[in-house]
Amino acid sequence: MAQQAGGGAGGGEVGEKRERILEAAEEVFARRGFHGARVTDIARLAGVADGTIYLYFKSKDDLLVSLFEDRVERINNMLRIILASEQRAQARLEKFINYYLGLAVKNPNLAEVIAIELRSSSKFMKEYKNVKFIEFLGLLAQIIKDGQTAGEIREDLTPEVISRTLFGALDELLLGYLLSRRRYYEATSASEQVFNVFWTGLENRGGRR
Amino acid sequence: MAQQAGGGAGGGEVGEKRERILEAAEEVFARRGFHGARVTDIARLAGVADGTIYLYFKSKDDLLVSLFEDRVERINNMLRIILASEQRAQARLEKFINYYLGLAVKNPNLAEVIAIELRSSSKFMKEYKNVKFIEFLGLLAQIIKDGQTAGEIREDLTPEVISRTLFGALDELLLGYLLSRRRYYEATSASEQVFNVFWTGLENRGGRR
Amino acid sequence: MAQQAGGGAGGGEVGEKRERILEAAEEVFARRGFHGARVTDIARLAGVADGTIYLYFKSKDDLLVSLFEDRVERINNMLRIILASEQRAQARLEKFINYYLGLAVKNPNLAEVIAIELRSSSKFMKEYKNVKFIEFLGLLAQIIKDGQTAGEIREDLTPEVISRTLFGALDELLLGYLLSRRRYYEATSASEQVFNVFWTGLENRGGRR
Amino acid sequence: MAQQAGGGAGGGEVGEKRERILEAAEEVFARRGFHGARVTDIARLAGVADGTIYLYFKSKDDLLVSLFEDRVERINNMLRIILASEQRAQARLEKFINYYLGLAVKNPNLAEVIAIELRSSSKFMKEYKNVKFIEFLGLLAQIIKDGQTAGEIREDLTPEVISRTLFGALDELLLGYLLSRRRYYEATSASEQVFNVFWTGLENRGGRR
DNA sequence: GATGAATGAGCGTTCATTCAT
DNA sequence: GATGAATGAACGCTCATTCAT
Repeated sequence: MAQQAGGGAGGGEVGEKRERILEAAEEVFARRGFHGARVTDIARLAGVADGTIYLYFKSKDDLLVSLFEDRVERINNMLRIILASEQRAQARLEKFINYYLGLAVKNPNLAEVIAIELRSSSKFMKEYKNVKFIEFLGLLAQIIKDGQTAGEIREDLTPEVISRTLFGALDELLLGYLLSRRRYYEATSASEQVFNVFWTGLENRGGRR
Repeated sequence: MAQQAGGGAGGGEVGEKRERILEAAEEVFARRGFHGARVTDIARLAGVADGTIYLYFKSKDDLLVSLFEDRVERINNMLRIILASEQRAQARLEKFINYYLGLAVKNPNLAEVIAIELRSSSKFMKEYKNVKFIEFLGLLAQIIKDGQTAGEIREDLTPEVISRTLFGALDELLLGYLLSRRRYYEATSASEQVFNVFWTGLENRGGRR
Repeated sequence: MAQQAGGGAGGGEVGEKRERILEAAEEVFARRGFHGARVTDIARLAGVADGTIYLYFKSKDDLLVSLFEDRVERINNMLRIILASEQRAQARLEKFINYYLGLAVKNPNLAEVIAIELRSSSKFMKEYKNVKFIEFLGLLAQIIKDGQTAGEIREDLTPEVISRTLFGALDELLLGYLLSRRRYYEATSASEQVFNVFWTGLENRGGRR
Repeated sequence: MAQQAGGGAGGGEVGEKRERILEAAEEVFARRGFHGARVTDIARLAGVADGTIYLYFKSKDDLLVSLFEDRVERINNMLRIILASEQRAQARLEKFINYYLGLAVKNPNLAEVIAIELRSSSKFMKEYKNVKFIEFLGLLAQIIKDGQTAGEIREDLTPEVISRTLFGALDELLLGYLLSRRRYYEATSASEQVFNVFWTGLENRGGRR
């Protein structure tokens, strides 16, 4: 309302408050970690009362989970668009890597929450099944599978293992970047190296084609 | 072990209580996570009074940090022995990977604490510089460097980037193993695949030698 | 009833919403107690918005008080009719007892609210003077007084004490019935026993003395 | 310690803190009711920290329940002594009534908590079975039973019904006394009247004997 | 050194009430 | 009149840490 900056058309603030809360949570979780974050801080940053948060989310836990779901879904959607523009596994993999590591710059708060809080969440939040994240890994695995079908990628590799492996590698690089301001991997561009090493490892050399 | 003083009179169990506390912490942290773990639980499991923990550790934070230091040091020592028995980067890398992933079976509690808590600790524990962990990464980087010197590994890769990358990959596999009891990577042996992909990616093909 | 305005145009259901709210409150208070009851629940059950309740009642406290006033007034009106049909204290007392204990069956929700919440209300609701309830006790006291005047009941008893005593006895029986589904007093008909004991105790034996 | 007023022998403060908390709870519950009472107030009045209460009681609910158990047990013990000194039901009943109503003077806080909070507790505190209170009612029922066996009391009355009835009567009188400072029943001594009415009602007239 | 009872700051969550529409 | 989203004060409870013994 008064806070609505968006000019033009007037309406369209449906879910606007929910999104403001998610944005505030993203920032506060990034800054202090899930446990260090106080609901009050998130509320204040979102410009709402504490109680308002509970109109949109069941609990602080649910807020974190919803943040994951929402953001990872966005990432998945973006990735689907990006991947759709390429046919070959090689190019897809490169784009995937660049996009994921690019989060560190484009959305450091989100990157931090994912790299740090996602891990514990799966274990310590009772019965939480991170559907969107499984989808995310599935996208990566699909690249591998398609590449195998197309003869680009070695057949002797398990897509699920490789996607986990690659995700872990990327996530750790992301984290390393975020934590130490030493951009130790920017010089030769870490993402180039990672892509290069992985692709060389995955590539079906001497195969038919 | 090295801390065992053994001394003259009576018990000769200096440091024994400290170790009992660390072992209890390892288990409780693994089971409930750092934040979910209560000092009281650790004390009870260690068979000491709550206050006793504070005779050996400054705080709960310090207990976690000390656990990391202690365990990662052990891992480093073990790795040094293992790596010393091999000359070639290829064999060393293979052993490193096998050893690290083997933790999931040999010491699941520790593996869990490392895979889950190590991440947040570096960010949220005030001024904590995880020396032993840096050493651990250094061991891995050293394998790469030595391999490059020996002409086994491509020169165009930054050892720090590659060691991070590999560590991330391994850590994620470890975590995936620990969380889902689907040993999705045991079938074709995930560690074999990881080693294979990485080595193929790192290997200096057509170099001198 | 008296509040029914009935007026000219439209529905003619003035006060209908108020009554719906009271009925909902009766049920929710009975089920969860005054403190356990949420205004929201009452609103939902009444089929109105939360805010609507505050158009008819000043506060949740006022809602409880109004419920008492309304229901106890109804009871009083009913009792007046019943008592008017009898001349003798003995018969009146018997009808009073039967009517009051009969609430457990005819209107268990109301019975529960009266037996449980009425007690605390008088003490903890600031400056609440339960006029209707005092009237209710007055009806009982009047039976005694009339009986004394008529020589049916011993002169040495204080009507106010006896009415309190009898009310307490009945209320406790009501409560016992409502809480335990053991109808321990239905067998020989508790109400018969109570009437019998009390009447024997009150009766003016051997003439005026 | 410093707070230990008790002179002489030095030791003996076992459970002293628990008892201090119970006493504070008794007073605060009496003054503000269970729901209006804040744990902090009880702690302050008891001279302990908030957390200390939770070393002795599981929750605020448990504190109320424990208070009931403790106090009603005391009452039961006292009653057993009193009743043991009399053989006849008549005298026992009289003493019972006098003792119970005497609580209003000797221990008004306790009387208030019992008269007001005991009622709701049985219904709204999940799975609370008030053993001591059942015992209390049992004592009263036993007087009736014994009286029937001895031929003092009419055989056609159900002890459980009568004991409930009598208890309700007494409790209501207690409450009336506590709430209104009008001692409307002190003039002719309410307890005398109650005893008189009940005894006349219960007495086995014209029976053998 | 070892104990464990005591501490009390801190926080997630609830819910009666308000008020712009 | 009716709505129901928003508010924010209030509070029970936890648990890392201390310290007298």
